[in-house]
Amino acid sequence: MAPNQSIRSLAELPADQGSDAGCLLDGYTVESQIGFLLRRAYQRQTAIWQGCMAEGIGEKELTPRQFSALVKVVQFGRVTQNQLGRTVAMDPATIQGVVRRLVARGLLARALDPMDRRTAVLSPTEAGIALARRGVAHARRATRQTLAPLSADDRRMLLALLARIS
Amino acid sequence: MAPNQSIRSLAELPADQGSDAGCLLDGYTVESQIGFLLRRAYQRQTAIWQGCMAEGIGEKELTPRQFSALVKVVQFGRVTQNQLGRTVAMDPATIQGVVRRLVARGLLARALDPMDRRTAVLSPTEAGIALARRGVAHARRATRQTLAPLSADDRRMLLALLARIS
DNA sequence: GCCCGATCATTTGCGCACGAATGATCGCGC
DNA sequence: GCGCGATCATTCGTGCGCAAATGATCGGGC
Repeated sequence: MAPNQSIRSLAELPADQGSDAGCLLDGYTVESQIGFLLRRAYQRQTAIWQGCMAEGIGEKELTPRQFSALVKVVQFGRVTQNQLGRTVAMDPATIQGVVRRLVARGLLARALDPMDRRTAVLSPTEAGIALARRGVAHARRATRQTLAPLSADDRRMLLALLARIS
Repeated sequence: MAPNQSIRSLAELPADQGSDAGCLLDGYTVESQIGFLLRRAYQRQTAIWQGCMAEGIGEKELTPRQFSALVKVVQFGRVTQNQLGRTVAMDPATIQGVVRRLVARGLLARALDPMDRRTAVLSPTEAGIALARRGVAHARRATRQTLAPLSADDRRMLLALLARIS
């Protein structure tokens, strides 16, 4: 049920036991690299997110990225696709797919801008607004659950540090 | 040249300017969520990594995941594919693709285990060991560059916090 | 000896992520 | 008015990431 269980539950293994293990490669250890830790933390966050959303909203298939995009469009009211992509940190190719799926599900609407015929102007539908509203509570729950192992001070610290290396 | 430039250089935009902006959705702001920050930090790390590797090693196409897997195989000496996947936090479907690409490039070798005919035993080739050895220095450089905005204390703190939510 | 649940690896299907290339459009400068 | 560089969106190719289903094999219990 919990996504990704198979990985995390088995991930605590005996450390390297190869003949010379960590000594090789100048003691470089994958597990203590910032990239590895970021990937792991991101994986766990995504798994928790999916769990909270699936359980909270009927929409089991609303991914974190789709939700980010939807929320942004709701808050903007009207945005072009690339603008939206920049605010949620997705390149044009990526945001295109996310928007396409949201439009297909009737959560976003696309319109043509007579002033600039290159752009596609996005706006939320009623269903999109409603879903975003319902989703926020569950999103907050996912955040709480992700940060549960940390004290309030540690949470603030972590967010601040992440913001500085973003 | 720097990967991902288009996103990051444009990402600092005026905040929400929709009619009621942040007030909508109970003041939920995508940018301050842990998931968003993790994704951003991970993006930046990956971009830096690619830059360092491309410049350091001829192998421009050696991704962070491929490198993690390669290093682990070198350190283990011999591992089965799923074992490897668990230590680098990739599920069987994912590690399969990573290994396939590493084998195709002659960095890993696969052997059949006569004791357990289900498994594929992986071991590094000479080229794989050499590449891992050369790569470590550049990987360290990528780590330094990623953490450059932080003091030594902050770096330790960040790594510790990430480890606790992984 | 045989069965049954566990493990190994693969495949399929979907969703990001991004570089690179394309074609339409915009707007500035002349 | 025209031209040319910038911007908008799309497409293609490749590489993760994971759920789910599949088929081979293993091992313990009987």
